[in-house]
Amino acid sequence: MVLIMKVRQLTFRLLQVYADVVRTGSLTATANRLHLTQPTVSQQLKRLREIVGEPIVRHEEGRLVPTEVGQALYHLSQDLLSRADVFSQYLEEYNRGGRGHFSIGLVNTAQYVLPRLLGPFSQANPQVDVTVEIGNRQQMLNRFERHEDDIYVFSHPPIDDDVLAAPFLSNPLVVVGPQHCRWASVEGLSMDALKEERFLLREPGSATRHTFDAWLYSAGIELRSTQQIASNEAIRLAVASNMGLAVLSRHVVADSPNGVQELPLQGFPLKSRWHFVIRRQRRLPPAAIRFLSHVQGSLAQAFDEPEGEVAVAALLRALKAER
Amino acid sequence: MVLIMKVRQLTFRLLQVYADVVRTGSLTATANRLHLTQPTVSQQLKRLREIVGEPIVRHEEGRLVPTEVGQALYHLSQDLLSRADVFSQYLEEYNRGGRGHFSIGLVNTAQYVLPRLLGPFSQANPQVDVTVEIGNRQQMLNRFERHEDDIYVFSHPPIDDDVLAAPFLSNPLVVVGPQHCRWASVEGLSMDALKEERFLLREPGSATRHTFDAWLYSAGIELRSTQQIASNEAIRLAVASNMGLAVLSRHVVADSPNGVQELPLQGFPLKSRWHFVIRRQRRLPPAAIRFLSHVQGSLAQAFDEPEGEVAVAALLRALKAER
DNA sequence: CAACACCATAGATAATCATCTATGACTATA
DNA sequence: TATAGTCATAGATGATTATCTATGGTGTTG
Repeated sequence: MVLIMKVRQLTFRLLQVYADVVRTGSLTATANRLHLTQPTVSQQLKRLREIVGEPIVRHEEGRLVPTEVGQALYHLSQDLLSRADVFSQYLEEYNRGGRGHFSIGLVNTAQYVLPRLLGPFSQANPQVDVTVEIGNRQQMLNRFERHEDDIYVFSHPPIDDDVLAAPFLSNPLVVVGPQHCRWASVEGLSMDALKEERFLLREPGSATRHTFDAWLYSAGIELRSTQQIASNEAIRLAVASNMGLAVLSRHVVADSPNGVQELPLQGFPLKSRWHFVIRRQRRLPPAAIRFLSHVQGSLAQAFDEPEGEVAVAALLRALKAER
Repeated sequence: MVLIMKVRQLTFRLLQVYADVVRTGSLTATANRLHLTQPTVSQQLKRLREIVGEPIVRHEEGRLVPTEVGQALYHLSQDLLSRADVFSQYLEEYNRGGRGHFSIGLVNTAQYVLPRLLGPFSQANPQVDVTVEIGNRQQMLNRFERHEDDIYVFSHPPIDDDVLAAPFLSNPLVVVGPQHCRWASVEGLSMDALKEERFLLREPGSATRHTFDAWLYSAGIELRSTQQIASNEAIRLAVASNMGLAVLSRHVVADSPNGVQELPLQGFPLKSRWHFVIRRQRRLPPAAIRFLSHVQGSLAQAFDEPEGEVAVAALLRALKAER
């Protein structure tokens, strides 16, 4: 029975050395090039020969030339080494964040603004693919609990020792009414005046609802009539159809204002900010880091949010320190 | 600066183990499958991780799943391992002689008959390629001196301690004349009768010439008129054109007898045999061995040369003993 | 044929590897 | 919340590797 090659003992080092020997045709030359001594190379060659189980070089006019098997082995070496090299380059690229994948979990409302950050990033980093998960606050909290995503965007970060949060973008909540709403032109409009209106609200799990509720509570106001609708978009359409007023992120309205308008209510817009939320303990893919850097760079110019830029910078520093 | 993978430390063994871990999703399972203990596998994985410089697996619902980098590494492993495997198969095939290369050096006359051996062999072993070198005796002797070929075919093997020779096929030398030659029908035709004829002869380096000269010498005959022509084919044509008689291998005539015929000269055909000639010390490629085996198998049936078969068998035995 | 270049082998050594057993930590499920 | 299963780590050991220096053999070339 013929012995087959002892693949398990094969190392890339041996192949490297061998490939060089074939190229130079000389052990001594290879020894010099690889900063080894000649006997070392000689021995490596011998070992490789034993692994293969067949002579791989022979002497010919003072040079070492590969035998037929040696030729095949040389090709194999080239092939394997270059493949390993490609992988190595991939690794490097991955580490630079120019390649790879990360996932980001968005609270519903944030989906109106995040594309403006993700778009240019993807443009600049076509090899990175991003998974965007979208859900209401509660759904995102669940994902967060289960460590499902690399980055989250919340307006109210969950409280947790493990959490790093950076408020990067303001998210003003405004009251909106239909296009020709009579309240639109009232000076010094106050909530008292609107108490009798019907309010179309997001479900209790949502951040927008939460913020508004808190404000109502602190202002000691109770609404007469409310209706719950789970989607910002549906709410906007309902408002446009005169079904009531609503509190929405200004971004939702700004995005496509057809049929609704912001009302100049005193005390509004409610201030609120989106936060990048990351678990301290989680090791972020380099691509995610790169995304955050990208965001940091564009916040001041494209979004006029210098504070956001500072916060994201701090977040990045914290991440760097964490590892 | 990002560290690149430490390729030189990479082993195929590590890749094997890793690939299995990815497949099973469990260290313990892999340990059992590969007849190792679980800590061993654990450590291998750790080492691989260090070589790559990046986490390659993570726990997920009690299973081990590759990280993104791990995925890429897994693909790499598969790829590299399967390539090594292909090479291993090649090796096996090479060792069986079903693949590879060998060269055979033929004395001119032998080219008329060797195709009948090589043809079926190549048919049966399409992956083997054979280099056939052809020359007259002297040229072949030179090649032999320089160890240029794996197998030689001579009618008179060079004398050398290093030589193994097996007479495998008879090579009868006959006298031929033109188609309607008056000698063709003479009973008991003797050389004496032909002394006055012009003989067309191969050059002195050739085996045919050598044999004929020796015969003439031992018979005490000297030819009146001779002419030297270097090619068997040219001689055959010259004979057909009534330029004289000639001594040729019967195979040359049998091959395409147009215009010439064998003369029934007493003492002819001269007996002579082709020999496979091999240097003891040379390590033959398995394909060459396989060729010899093939020849051995076909000599008895296709050529009615049982003695040749025996001789080749002995040659093969000697070669096997030699290594 | 003397000198030189080149390769092979021997002998030595520190490092690393491949393994094992034993044990501790974590996790999912009964 | 026990229990079983799974992974990680520690510690030990023999085998193998990667290297070196020194030396001897072989073949090439003035």
